[in-house]
Amino acid sequence: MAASGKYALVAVPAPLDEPLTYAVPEALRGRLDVGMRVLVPLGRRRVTGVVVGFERESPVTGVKEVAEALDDEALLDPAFLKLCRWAADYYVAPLGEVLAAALPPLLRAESRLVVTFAHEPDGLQGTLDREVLDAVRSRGPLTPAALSRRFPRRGVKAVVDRLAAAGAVVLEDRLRGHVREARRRRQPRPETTAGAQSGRAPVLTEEQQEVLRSIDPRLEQGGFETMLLHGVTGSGKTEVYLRAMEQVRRRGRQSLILVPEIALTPQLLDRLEARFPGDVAVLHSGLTAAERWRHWWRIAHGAVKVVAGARSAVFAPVRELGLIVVDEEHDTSYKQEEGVRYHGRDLAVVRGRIVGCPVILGSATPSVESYHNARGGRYRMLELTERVEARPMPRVEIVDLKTRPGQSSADGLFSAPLLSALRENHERGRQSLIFLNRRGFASFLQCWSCGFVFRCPRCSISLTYHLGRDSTFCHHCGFRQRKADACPECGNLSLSEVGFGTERVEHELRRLLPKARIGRMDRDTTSARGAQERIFRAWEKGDLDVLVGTQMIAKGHDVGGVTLVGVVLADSSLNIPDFRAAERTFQIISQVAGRAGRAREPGRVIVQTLVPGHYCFEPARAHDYPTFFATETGFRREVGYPPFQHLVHLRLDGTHEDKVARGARDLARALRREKPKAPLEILGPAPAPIARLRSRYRWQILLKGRSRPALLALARRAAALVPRGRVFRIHVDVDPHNML
DNA sequence: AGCACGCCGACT
DNA sequence: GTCGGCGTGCTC
Repeated sequence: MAASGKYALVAVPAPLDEPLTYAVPEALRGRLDVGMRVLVPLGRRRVTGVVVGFERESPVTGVKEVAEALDDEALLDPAFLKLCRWAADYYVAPLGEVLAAALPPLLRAESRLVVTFAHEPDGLQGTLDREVLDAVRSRGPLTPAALSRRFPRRGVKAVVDRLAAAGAVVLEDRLRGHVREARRRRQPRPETTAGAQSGRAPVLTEEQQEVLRSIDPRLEQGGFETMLLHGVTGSGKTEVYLRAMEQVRRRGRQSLILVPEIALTPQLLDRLEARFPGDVAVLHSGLTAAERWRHWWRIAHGAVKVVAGARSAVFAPVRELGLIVVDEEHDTSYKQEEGVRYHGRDLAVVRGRIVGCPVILGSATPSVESYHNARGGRYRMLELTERVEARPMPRVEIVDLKTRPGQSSADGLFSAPLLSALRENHERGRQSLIFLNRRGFASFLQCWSCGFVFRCPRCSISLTYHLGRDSTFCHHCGFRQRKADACPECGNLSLSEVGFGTERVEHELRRLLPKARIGRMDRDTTSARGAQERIFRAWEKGDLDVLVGTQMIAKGHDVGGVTLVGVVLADSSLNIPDFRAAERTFQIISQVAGRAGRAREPGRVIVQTLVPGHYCFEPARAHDYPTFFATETGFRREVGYPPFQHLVHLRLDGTHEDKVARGARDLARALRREKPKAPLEILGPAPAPIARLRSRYRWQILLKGRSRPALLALARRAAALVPRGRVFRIHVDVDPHNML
């Protein structure tokens, strides 16, 4: 199988536009293949690269040699590399960076410089030389950075140079990381129990059966096709996925199911394991490096039939893909917001096309883009309009906070209808969910006297007050500051707590419903390992009457079956300066409302807002996605936003505000001089809505147009125009989802 | 990304 | 006078 050539093209994990050329040493001639990992020298280090091709002649002089082959046969198949190449091209990122994002860290060997003891020198000047040498001898190889930490401000670098010159130590680069493939052991295939013994499968509704019948030929024959499964909350979409995956397994093929990070709960994994005993692998960020590595190999060796994971699992090394499922395809967590800014759902569709397998996108509230594609015939539309077991849809009420101050709670958090519904539900011994998509106690602290607001020293953001920790926090960079007793500007002692979050809601509920057992589920209460699970178990056992939370309660564990859901303030997501704000609000309301209803009881949902007339509310109330879609696309078409036109967001950031601003202006001017092959708009430059983040100033330019090729060409031009490593950097975000 | 080389403020 | 701070540039 091994192809060969005198020179190998190797993609390395560095932001280089092209793979680098390495000479293939005699010993490896004929043993390398495209898709194999190799250890190659890069600068003073050695790194893991992936062979992406071969050359007869070297295009450059002075190439180095491949140091080692890390695999016996190609680890990455051609389809996998094709997906990575596509992503590199589309997202304007170097191939090596995409590979770095696609491979688990332990498959990436890297070397570091270390200082190693060599031999005792004849004579040593100075006590510091002695101390450093002793440290290296007794504690083994140390990195220069570690030595500097041990001997702060004492010129360790010069000492090491002196010791090296005397031959007492050597500086060498030392490998770390689990680099070698354990020999390709055919793991014994786990006993797969036949259907009867697998987890109990529920009886399908008529609609579910119909959907499954309609996709049956596609699953049997294979071949690429994207299907959008639009099913109302509680309509049993997951059961459809599971049946489809079972069918794919019967054909001897593997399935990949992507879910939002937040939904990768033990609950979900248990359900998969029950249906595919011994045949499930999981990839997610919560795994230790070793666990992730183990799962990766099981997948690569075809030892599992089902792979579940969050966004990055779209790169799972599945060999015989028969189906890709993207659950909650509209979820924002599919968009990677750092490094290569890829979209997991979009790459899933691309992967389906490359390997020739069907892709099912599922959601109760599809993204505008996907629904548009389904309407336009590019995806096949599949619909589930009724809940399982003939459960009724929840009754949703929109409450105007402006005109209902009446007998609401004194603080104004709860309107009279929500408050009385909460009390009544509690008296009936029923559980309630209270949703607010904002953490903390108060949005910010402000001086009563001079108006001073506590802000993050590193970001242009006010600090959120957390009562439980008696501190204010920056929700963007994590900065923490103990709550001040007085205004630092005028010394005034009274600070007002402006705005509110889940912590405050919990606090008020304890006052308003003193007998109720109240829990809270947000990032603050679930940061400890297992904490989220504990809260969920307490809720499930009925040890909690009211659960307050952020989107975790809407998207994470299935905290369903409640008879009352309250949305404290829908406006919090509506007022974000982003063209998707209405879409996100509609989605989150629908989703949290979907938690309501048990058995024959419809469940009641109360949504509080200051702008009840906003077009997202009536469709949310009526469970009418098509109407929301029609209104939303009307606006999008008018202003030329996706899905009608495409966007590329260019952000420049740097530590000097003036230089970033000038760089952005220069770039915009240069881009306007370009002659694109199709009409494009160049908007900006302008300071980013969050003008400073982690002490870096941010400016942005937005590219807009109908032609993707022209848009991408201009984006590539922009990336090339801003030299790397200057006083500012450029980040290219194709199909941006967050332009703050 | 890491790492090295090279030119300016606080210390021995 | 050094030390090491990080701004700048390169990696086959």
